[in-house]
Amino acid sequence: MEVNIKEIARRAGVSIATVSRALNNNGSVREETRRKILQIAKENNYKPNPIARSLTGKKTNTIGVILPELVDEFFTDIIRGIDEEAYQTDHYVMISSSHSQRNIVQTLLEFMSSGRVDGVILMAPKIRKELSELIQKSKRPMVLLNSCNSNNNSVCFNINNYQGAFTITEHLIGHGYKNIGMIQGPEGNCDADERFRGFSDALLKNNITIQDSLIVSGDFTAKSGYYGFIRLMSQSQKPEAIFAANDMMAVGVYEAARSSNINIPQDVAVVGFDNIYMSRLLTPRLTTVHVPIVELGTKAIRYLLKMIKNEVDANLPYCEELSTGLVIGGSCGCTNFSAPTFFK
Amino acid sequence: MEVNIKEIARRAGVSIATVSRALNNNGSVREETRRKILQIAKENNYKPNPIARSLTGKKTNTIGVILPELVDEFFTDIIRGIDEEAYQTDHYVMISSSHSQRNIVQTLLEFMSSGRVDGVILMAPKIRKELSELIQKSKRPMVLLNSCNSNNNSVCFNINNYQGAFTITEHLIGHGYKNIGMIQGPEGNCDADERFRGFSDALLKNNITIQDSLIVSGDFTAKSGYYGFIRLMSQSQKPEAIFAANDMMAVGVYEAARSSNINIPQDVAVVGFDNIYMSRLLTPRLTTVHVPIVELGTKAIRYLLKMIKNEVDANLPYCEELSTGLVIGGSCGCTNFSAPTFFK
DNA sequence: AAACAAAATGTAAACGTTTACATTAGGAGT
DNA sequence: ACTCCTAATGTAAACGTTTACATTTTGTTT
Repeated sequence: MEVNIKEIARRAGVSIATVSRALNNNGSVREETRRKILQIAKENNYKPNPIARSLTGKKTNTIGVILPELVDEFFTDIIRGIDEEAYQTDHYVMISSSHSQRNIVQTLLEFMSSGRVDGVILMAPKIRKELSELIQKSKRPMVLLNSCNSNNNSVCFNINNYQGAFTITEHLIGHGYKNIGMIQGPEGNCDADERFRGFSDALLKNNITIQDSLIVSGDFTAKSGYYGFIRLMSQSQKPEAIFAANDMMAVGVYEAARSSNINIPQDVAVVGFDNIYMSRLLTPRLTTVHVPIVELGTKAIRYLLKMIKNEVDANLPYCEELSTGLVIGGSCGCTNFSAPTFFK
Repeated sequence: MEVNIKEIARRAGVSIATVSRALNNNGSVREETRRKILQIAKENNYKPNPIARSLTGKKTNTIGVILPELVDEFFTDIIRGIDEEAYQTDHYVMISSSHSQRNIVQTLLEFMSSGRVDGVILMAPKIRKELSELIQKSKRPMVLLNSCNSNNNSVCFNINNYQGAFTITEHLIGHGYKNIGMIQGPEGNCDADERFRGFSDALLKNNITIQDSLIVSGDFTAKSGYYGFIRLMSQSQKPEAIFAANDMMAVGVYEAARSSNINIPQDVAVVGFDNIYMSRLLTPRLTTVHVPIVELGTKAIRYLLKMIKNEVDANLPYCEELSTGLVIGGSCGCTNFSAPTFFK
């Protein structure tokens, strides 16, 4: 039989208010009384009902996490970053993702209006008008991930795609490559746009003219990488190096190179972005950009919790970009590279 | 300003009980009254407070999902299967995974005692005594995934690892291989044990003696696959085919083969288990066992919801195994295989 | 002992909903 | 018009906790 606060109070010979005070260390309770109450609570396995607490205190200690999809290690890394921090702070993580039956807007509306969550972490690579308005109207603290919200009233945490793309492109340039091609990510996708911008600016900074014929579009899938490579290498002017805007497309590039008997990096250098697990399985090991996904999740929830606790003003915009790092394999042409070889 | 049920009642000129009845279609409400109430609720964007509902109704419409880790597409597939079904049935998904700061037992205790979830889906590949006792004492409906709980009082959904391993081993035997090696999964891991059992029984059924020297252990990582292969091929008696107990170990096998200048399948055939995304990137394409992970999640939550709604007796044991399918690549020696080639 | 202040505790109500049971309204039959 | 029954509605309490404010107890000072 479950005991409630009334029963604990009866057994301790005090009022329910005193039990509450003792359990919450809130208000004055004589130490002796407090010890007695805690003892009786323990003997009876009593824990305050979190639902009743939520009703009274208007907080659920739950964070809503809205993801655009749930398909690979990127998403498990994000969830993991969030989950571990949630645990440290006695919070719970409610997950929801877009799928064929539901989109982000519906999910956000649901979370925002329902009182089930104290705040939301929203990953939305594309922000359309409707979503932007919702974010504005949000009455609950919200943190955006990887979002180019042109409205500067929001709080967001992003990977510094620009810097990563800039750096890796400069790395290619450092190898002496001049004809550098790029397989872009999906149009309108924030990450993709920033990676292209970093790529472009690195070329400009090094007085290399951007050649449109060396830029093809992709959609972050291996397949688009495969066909992007085929297109690039079918031209009269071929690139000597290719920046694939994510590693999965680089996987496709490797596959296309293999089936075309083109050697990496001897015939064409290839670099990627993301440092997904698979990239370390490619031969030669892919040179890529490492992105701190787990940390992204961790920082997002930390800031969100600060907003929830009014430790920071939820109406103040805040934006932080997590820097990336180069992981040097052999695919760019480096021979003494720093990335650990796969086995031994 | 948020309106509550009292305000809606006031505006509609009825009692709060009538508003509740109208919104819940519970008890008699004149149709005209009902329409009026729904109209006013809509105009005021009123939704019942789910926390208050939970307190009264003793249900949160939330499912707890406890995972042993959060590392790859296996877990996103499970979550996705659960999430999509949860949405269909107006339920929410609370995620928790084991990590360095927390183990499964703590998490289960937390979910079971706190009233935040109506039921739990627990994935635990190894069930130790403490956990087993907890599962027994569970006062809330629980569904196990991929668990060999020798206690038959539970509800579980598993992949039929035995059947998959049996079938794929028979497939190798069908190719004429007699010296068939295996790289096992982690000791005590339910999936791993069943896969070994299927492998063994297929050999026995086909009058092939199991040779201990052809069995090496691994831990489901690519690295253990790599070293397992090295060991197997360093022996005087080498296998002509290898069953890697999961695809990730098969990836390691491919890598080891490549660095040893051993050809797959000409020198040694290789098959895996899982049909992870990576397996389709290997050349030749890996022959493997497809496991319906999304479906596993879907079925688990469906049954759990039935238990929660008392549509099935939560005290009745139930176990279902989802069958697997063969995905034929070229790694076993098949030349006219059915798996789609990677790109055209 | 009396006065005052601070600590400790209790009472009552709040939070927002659902629902058992009481009461009222409406309809049907005589 | 009266009686009876059912539909519709309302009242009060429940759910389990927190907390504002009232009351009591304790400790200190004069």
